[in-house]
Amino acid sequence: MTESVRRAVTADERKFAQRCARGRVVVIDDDAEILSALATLLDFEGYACETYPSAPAYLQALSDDRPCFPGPCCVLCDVKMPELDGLELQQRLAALEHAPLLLMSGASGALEAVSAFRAGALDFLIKPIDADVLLQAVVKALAVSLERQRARGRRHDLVARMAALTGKERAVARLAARGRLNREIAVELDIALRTVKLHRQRAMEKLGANSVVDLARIADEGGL
Amino acid sequence: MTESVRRAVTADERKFAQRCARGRVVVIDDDAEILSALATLLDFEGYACETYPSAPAYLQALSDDRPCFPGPCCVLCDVKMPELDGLELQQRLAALEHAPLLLMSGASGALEAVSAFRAGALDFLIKPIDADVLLQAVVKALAVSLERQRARGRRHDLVARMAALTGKERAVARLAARGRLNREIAVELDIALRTVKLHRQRAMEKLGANSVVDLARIADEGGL
DNA sequence: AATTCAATTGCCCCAAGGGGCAACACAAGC
DNA sequence: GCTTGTGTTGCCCCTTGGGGCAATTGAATT
Repeated sequence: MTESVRRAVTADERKFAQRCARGRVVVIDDDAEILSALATLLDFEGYACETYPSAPAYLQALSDDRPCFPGPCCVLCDVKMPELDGLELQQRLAALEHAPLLLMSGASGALEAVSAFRAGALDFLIKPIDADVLLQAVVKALAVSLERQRARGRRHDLVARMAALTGKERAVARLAARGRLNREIAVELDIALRTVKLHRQRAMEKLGANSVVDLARIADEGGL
Repeated sequence: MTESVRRAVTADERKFAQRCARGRVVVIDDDAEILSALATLLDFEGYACETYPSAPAYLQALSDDRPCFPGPCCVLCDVKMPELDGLELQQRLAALEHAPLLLMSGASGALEAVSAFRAGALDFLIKPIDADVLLQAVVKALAVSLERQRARGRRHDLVARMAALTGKERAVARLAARGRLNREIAVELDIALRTVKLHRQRAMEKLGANSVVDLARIADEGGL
């Protein structure tokens, strides 16, 4: 019996974990039918799907829903909506370094599509939307999202570690990462050779670098 | 008099150099009027402009014109043309890692624009084309071209230098660039420590690296 | 077979990096 | 004033990297 309970729980958990890993798609459209149709499709395909009837509703949810979704995420949004235009939403989201955006529109002209791409939309889907085209776009968008999240995570981590450095340590690490010799660093910063070694050692361990090469990579990625 | 001759020559040269530095724009359109109008505008703005009445004509010129243009370059091409479609040209050029492409079209639907962007076009201009929009797109395209050329140049250079390495030298350089100590490398490759030092030294000078850090960067960029 | 050339290796020396230990200076707090 | 803690420095030792010199080996050439 414990067995069956455990099974039920793990099955649920697994399903949830799978959806998280696959990613979340936020769908925004003022047409309820389309909204539910897209939700059904995406849900069936194993994505964690969230729907909103308008852009403001999503922005509202954004400020509340602080428990951040663990996994890649993209937004699929209709262009023509009464309250807030898809292109306007795009601008607001871009300001937040937000998830990649897919726009969709029925029977629209080239201008809308061009505007969307220029503003950084990942794709522009023309209604009626073909399921394969949609899913392909979602896959790509989530891949981009994942990559961005990873990059941001790495960068965040590095910045945090760099913040633990004192000024001198950072200066020494910077020069060391540029390939300068300890003696050169000592002259340049006008401190004793032994001090350079100390700061260098401290910086290396604070940054988690095992070799000069590691230090160089960290300095590169962390912006010195 | 020598003075005046020299002045005349340098003025010409300077003009040519300026155009090269600004970049070249290849314009392709089957409408002769549009072609000349665009050429006039671009020429006036200081770009080195080249025009072709059809995509095949440009492809033909591509195979002949081997004296490669020294500077950034982009292609501005009409979508609707009798012989070879702009989108088809796009595919062919993409296969050649060619210059960035700007497509233009009159009164076309969203589908064309979307296809263009999906296939990697940098922008899509809708006729009638606004001069400012066009010039802005050209500036961006040439900037992209310049960046690509630089990256390609660096990579080419590095690949050439890497090609000068012997097998062992490359292996040693690879491990050294990963931060391994000489002794570890010796064990891993089953050679004497002194030999590792030799190969390392040779590799460093062949690659033009002054320090381990340089070596690491070169290995990173040159795909090691 | 003799020679030549490149690759590999050992031996040795020097410079640079890593780091322990102790002294010194200086500011903050008792 | 004294203590404490932090930052800096000098001294010394060991390891590692850099490199000159010569011997060895093995293959290619004459």
